[in-house]
Amino acid sequence: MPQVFDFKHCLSFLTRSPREALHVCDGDRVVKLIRSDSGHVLFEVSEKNKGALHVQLLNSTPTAKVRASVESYIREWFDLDTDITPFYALASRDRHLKELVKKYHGYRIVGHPDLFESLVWAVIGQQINLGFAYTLKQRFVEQFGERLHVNGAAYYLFPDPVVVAELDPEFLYPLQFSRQKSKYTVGIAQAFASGELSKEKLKAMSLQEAKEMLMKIKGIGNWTANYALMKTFHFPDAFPLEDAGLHNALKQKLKLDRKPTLAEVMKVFRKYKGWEAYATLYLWKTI
DNA sequence: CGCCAGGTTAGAG
DNA sequence: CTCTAACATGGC
Repeated sequence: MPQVFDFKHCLSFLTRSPREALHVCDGDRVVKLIRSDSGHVLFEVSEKNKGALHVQLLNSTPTAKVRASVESYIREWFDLDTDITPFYALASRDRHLKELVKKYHGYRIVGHPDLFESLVWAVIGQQINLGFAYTLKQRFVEQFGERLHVNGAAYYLFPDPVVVAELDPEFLYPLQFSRQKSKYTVGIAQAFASGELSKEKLKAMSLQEAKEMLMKIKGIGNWTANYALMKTFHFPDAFPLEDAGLHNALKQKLKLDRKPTLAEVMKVFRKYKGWEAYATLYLWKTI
């Protein structure tokens, strides 16, 4: 466990929507279903002592192999392998972020280890409010994702791209996906199904290369690509420059009576070169 | 009712 | 290259 980690801040992010379909928060714990080489694994994460996570497997024999895959999932999920102290050094000298990093000390990128999920979630969230985005995701997951019942509760996996690739985009209209989003979602799934796109491929690339590869796909622009690179690969310099939430946070921080221009956004971010993703993450906390 | 939401694309100028 | 309409719908 890294020195600088606060589970409670991450948990509070995980509970931000009552319509979240991909994990269940219950007080101080979160329960999640994942796919592993040894089948579906349902696990619970809580905090034992401050900074020490406690993991319990709920549906499978805790073999060494299963334990290892759950641990590696959690390390990715909470971005535990990134040393964020250089970011804090920059932020503590910046009047705009100084208080934020103090208040949310130990908060990390709560990511999406599943790249397909990351991209589709970003597409769903384009140009609509977050509440409605969660409604769309819930419908999509409940209709097309695998489900596991344990002790009367239902847990879902994010839909498999192989399944989604076979859908006619029209099947998504009843979920209230726009025509554009329906087409993009199926198109992204097809890129995975055909092997054109995969997490392994992007993992080997630089930020710039990965971004270019993603942006060749219809529906993935600069914002979506950076969002996914931040959430799935934890590129600390991924920067969703066009993000409306970020703009609103800066409007408040800079005491503007309008949204900042892109130039003004970039000016604030000049001092966070290499840490744009974390600066964005903390600014999102203000809205 | 009007405007903005964790934007992107195609098409026009 | 830059500018704009269209996209669907919820929340304030």
